[in-house]
Amino acid sequence: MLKRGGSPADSERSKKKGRILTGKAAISKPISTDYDTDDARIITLKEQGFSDEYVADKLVEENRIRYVPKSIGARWLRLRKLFEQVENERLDDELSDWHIGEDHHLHESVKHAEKEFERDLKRLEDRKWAQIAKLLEGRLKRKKYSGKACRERFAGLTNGDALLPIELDPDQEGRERMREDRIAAAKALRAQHTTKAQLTEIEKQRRAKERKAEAQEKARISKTKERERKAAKLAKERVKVDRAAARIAIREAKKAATSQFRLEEQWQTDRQKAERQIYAKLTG
DNA sequence: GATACTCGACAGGCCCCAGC
DNA sequence: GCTGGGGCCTGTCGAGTATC
Repeated sequence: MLKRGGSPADSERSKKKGRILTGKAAISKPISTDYDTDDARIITLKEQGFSDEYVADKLVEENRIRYVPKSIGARWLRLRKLFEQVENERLDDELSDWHIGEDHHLHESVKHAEKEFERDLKRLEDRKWAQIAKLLEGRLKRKKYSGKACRERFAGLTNGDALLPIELDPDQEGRERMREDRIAAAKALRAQHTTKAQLTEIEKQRRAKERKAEAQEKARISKTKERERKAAKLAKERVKVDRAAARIAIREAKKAATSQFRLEEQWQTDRQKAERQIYAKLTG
């Protein structure tokens, strides 16, 4: 798979307005496996994953052919197709032997391709009948039948079970009833589809509401937890502060007690000293 | 939403061939 | 030999689609 984008940022075109008209004017050149150096340069750059624009600029820069980017893309596409064709021819010529396990891959590839083919075919069929309805509209000078109606009518005509044109049917009442039944059935089917679509929409809205409620609940729980975490942290910090204050108070109390004790001790010493002096005076 | 790619349509050039 | 018509190939463009 080729890389997308190439190097648009490196493109001269992306840096300037318009391109410098150097290089050689583009000429009609056949696509061939025996390509020239200009094509060789395109192949090299595209295989490296550069964008068409970058390749176009590069060719001009190298004084080669002055292609517009889209021509580079188209030319690269045609070259690839030619190479693929040549490669397939070579493989067919060689008719190489199949190996163990490859049949399984072949079956898987066939299954995958058939699935895609069926899808494309259905799309193509729808387009075909839409175009038929349009052509019929042109012939009848007014729009009367859808692509689906055209398809069903044609199938009926092919199988031989199509109803007679209404003007030729002898049972006009029966046809009228059939018409009414058909309209009623189509209405009922459309109503059924509408109901189904409405139910799907209701279910979608219900799920969206549910998801929103879940998200809100999650947000609420998350907020509560966050608040709790913050409160716990605050409490922890408060305890820490209180403990520190208590420690300081104890330290201060101890300090005060020690100071008081020393004062008292000093007072006792001074008193004993004074008493001894008085006693000495009295006794001589 | 931007960018790149793919596809179909169209114009122009070239070649072939029949008719003169 | 010249001319006109038809077919094929190429480059370009616009629109749609895929991919990032």
